[in-house]
Amino acid sequence: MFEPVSPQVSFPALDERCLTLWKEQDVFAKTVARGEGKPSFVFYEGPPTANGMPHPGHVLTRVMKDVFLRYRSMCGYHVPRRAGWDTHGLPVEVEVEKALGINGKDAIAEYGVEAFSQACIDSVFRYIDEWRRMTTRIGFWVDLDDAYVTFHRSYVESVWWALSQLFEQGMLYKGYKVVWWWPQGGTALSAGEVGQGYKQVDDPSVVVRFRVVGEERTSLLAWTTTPWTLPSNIALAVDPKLDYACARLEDGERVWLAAARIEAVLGEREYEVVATKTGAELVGLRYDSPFHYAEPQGGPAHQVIVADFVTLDTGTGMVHLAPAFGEDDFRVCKAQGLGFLQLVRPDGIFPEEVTDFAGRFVKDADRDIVKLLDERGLLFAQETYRHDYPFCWRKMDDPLIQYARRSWFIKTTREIERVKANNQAVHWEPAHIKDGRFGQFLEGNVDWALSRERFWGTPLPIWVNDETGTVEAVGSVDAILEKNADAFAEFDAAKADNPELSEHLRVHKPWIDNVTWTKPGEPGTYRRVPEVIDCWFDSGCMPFAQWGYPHQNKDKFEAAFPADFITEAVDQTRGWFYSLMTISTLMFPDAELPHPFKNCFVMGLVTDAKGKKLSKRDKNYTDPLVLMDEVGADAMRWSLYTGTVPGQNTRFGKAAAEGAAREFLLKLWNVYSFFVTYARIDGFEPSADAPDPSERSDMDRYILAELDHTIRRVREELDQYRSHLAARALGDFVDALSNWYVRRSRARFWAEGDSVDKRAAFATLYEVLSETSLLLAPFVPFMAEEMFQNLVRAQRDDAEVSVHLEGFPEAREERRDDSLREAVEATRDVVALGQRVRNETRLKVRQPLSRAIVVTHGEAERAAIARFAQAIREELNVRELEFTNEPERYVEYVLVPNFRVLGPRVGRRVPAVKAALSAADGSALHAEMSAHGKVTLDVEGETLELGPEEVEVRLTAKPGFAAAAEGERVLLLDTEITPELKRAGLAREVVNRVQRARKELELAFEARIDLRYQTADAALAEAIEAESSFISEQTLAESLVHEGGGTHAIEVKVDGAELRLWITPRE
RNA sequence: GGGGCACUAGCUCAGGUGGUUAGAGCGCACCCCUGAUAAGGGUGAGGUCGCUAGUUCGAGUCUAGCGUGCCCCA
Repeated sequence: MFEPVSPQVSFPALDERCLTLWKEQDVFAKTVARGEGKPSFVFYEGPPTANGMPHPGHVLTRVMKDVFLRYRSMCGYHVPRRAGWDTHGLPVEVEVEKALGINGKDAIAEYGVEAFSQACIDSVFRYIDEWRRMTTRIGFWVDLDDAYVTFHRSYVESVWWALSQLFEQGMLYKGYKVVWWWPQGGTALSAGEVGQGYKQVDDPSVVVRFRVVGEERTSLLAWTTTPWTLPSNIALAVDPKLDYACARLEDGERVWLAAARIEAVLGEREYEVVATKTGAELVGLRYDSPFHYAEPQGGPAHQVIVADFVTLDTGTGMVHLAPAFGEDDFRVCKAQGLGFLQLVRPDGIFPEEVTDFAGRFVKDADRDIVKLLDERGLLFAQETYRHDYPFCWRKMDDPLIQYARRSWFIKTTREIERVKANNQAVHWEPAHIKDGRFGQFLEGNVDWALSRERFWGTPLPIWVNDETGTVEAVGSVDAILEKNADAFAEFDAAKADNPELSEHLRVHKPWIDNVTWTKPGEPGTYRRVPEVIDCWFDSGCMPFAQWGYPHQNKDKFEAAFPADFITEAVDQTRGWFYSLMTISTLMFPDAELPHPFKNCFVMGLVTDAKGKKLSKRDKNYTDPLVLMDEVGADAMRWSLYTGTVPGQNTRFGKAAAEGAAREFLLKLWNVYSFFVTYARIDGFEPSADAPDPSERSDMDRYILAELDHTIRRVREELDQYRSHLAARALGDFVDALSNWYVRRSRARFWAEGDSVDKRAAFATLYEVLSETSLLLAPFVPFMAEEMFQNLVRAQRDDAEVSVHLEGFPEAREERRDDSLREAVEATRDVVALGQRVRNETRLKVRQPLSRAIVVTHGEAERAAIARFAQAIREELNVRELEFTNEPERYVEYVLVPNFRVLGPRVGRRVPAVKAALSAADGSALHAEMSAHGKVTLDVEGETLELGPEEVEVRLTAKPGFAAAAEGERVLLLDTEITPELKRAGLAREVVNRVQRARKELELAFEARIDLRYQTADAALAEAIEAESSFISEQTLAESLVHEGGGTHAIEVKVDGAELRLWITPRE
């Protein structure tokens, strides 16, 4: 016997029951253990950072991971799922700085790096409880107790190994990277921080003469808003395709500039163009630098070169380049092998060499630099330029400057072709990521700037001899100990002093900075470089670093490489997806492509209901935990599955989750509740022998075929990582189940006594519901579990403890029946046509009609519809359903071209054929086609024969009939209402009134009544008289008497006639 | 400034390889059902498929340009 199921359901309470069951029975661990020894489905968890509260976007990534993992697990794969936490990096430091109320590198040093690192460890798990709760609550099964953590010693040592390998391969080098630099704070700022600090300022805008070497009184004009960078000028850039003009001014001076900028730059001055050249022709032209404080290093300088960023919007079409102070400048100069000069100290002060301005802050010296240029006759023009310029967000008076810093790089450009080949082998969903966003990113690849001048990160494992300059990289703590057994003496002492000191700090600042060694016969001491590394490198190492490979767990790494599946949001394209693939390509050149992931499902971002980005500050979202307590986890999951198209943003809000519950979960719950209610009344036992499929009705076989079809679709879509299409298939199925199968079959469930048909109905619905619980399990694991527990586990001894331990349903050939499914579809179409006719002719369904006539095109379709004649009669309330033998009486035929077939054959004559067909007598053509299997048509003076495949037949009802047509189908209603039909209609009106009254009186549906009535209307009285047994039966009236009296009197109108009714419930 | 994605009904979204009547849900209007009932169902209205060219017998679908929005990078 099933547990009773109320139609009212509390999803949050249901969730609780399931969570308790899973915990008590340790179901997740069992699902993993169950797969031991079977082929594995490898998943890599992209590590989130738990130093902020989880929001709906995080929920999306978790449920998307979950659905595919649960699916594969049920399909029999071994699916271990290891959680991971990303714990390094600037965002962590910033949070800690905020918490400690300090800012800047100096402040951290003052606070103490040791304590700061400890504070970072504490901070990264600040919200881990909320993350755990959200993860558990939403039903994401992942092993949180065995999570990998990027700051752990074993993880760091793996990252070191990777870096030391790259070092050995010559892939690591030291170069310059231009960053947004805060001179007063002595630190670089991240893009996000820079974005927070823009404000509008007025800067000097000057046009400077660069005198051409070897040509008297000739100069190149260039524009700049940062005069302080001029002493470090290296080159002038032109666009090779632009035209440049040499203008001779009144005083005889000649200046070069872009032809298109002459008006704007020369303004009122008199001039004469004496020469023109393209930018390409100017390349190589040498000029005298405006300042000579120092010689550029590492290459030639002071000449014209080409660049791709020259614009004509502002300036002169010639761009002053100072590679030390501009990212574009640096890139272009480096690519063309020019020299480098950086005449500004990191604190923003001019150094000694710049004799005129030494000791002054660069921005403050701008005015005097301009003055000096003027004195030397090099200033061509000056004005003030208002624009947005970034300042330090922590100290808005301090301007940032672009500044080239020494930085360590990975020479990714050397191996980028291999990365591209790897990318080509990956299955991306959606596919456009491969050659779109990700592919484009690889095309523009630049060397990976690896180092960060910060504190909390994986220390760069590079030691430099302080005398000889020899560089070594190490790949583990053991490798260090081999060089110096006492290397960690300081840390060991500290740990002896304070046993609480985390072992993981051994490989972090400040301890690692004091690790040194010497080499016999070599002077000097090896000391570590001060930098830590980009935390994206950490996360990209996770395929091996999560195992501490290669220092340990070699087998585990090899068993779980590469991943079959990863999924994150689109913002990870340049983040995790790139770091994973690049590092893997570099580290494992011999691995079979693709690696380290074969399938990548890229999600869009979650926005609020209006499409706005989720923002902590604007609070435009509900805390997921709060929302789940209101609508339940499954509603949230389902709305995300149906609403998320790969790569597209998802609008999410409470309304979306409520809609999911209403349209899908409750619909299914109603079916489930309906089934259990009647199964209990009838004492249905699932163990009872189910009637053989051949003994079941078409309706039963139909829903089983529909189930089979759905299983196929769901498997196909999930195999291709298209969860939204799989969810849609399930939605369609539940709709067919509730809306057609159950609705049409209700009477079979409450039929009296025992019959094969009733047993077939119960057996079928039972089968469908229990299998549906398996089918739904990956998507809505809670509701699926609830149904499974009651329908299956409690009924069968051999059932698994949880639905999630069962196998995923398989399609079964013997259930498949596409023609039956098509028949039902045709039937439902016919019903819809009938309802349309009733609506249009205002013939309410309550009024029985004698017959409906269906005109179809084709025997097969006719047979299909005939199969469900009973259902059609009931749905349309007609006595007979007929198929006419003389369709010509009711319909006209219209032949239209079948373009798909005809197009290729007749080409440009298609419109003429179409016109000829519509001009001709369609019915005559149809007759001709029926008789001869072809029609002959006169098209533009030529005779053309059309075969049956080349035309489509459409039917329309002839005027004067109550009919509706759709494509090849017409349905007519016989609208003649005979007296007998009229009486039957009235009787149904009376039944309707009594039923409404029964409902108002809140009578139980099986309650018997006595019914009395009075009416002055003879027709109505006659109808009630004639149909009294029908009325009594329908309303459960024991008696029906034409006289007044009784407990409950009501007055109603039937067809305009007054009717008084008395309803007396029997005890 | 560069790259990517999107633009289809009032709203949220579907619409392999081009085929002439563009679909669904919600909302709305009208109606049905009353033994799934504080549930269920039907019908209907509503669309120049962002704009403009082009390719084609035929374009929501392919090409180019433009516009708007979002994301990533400068």
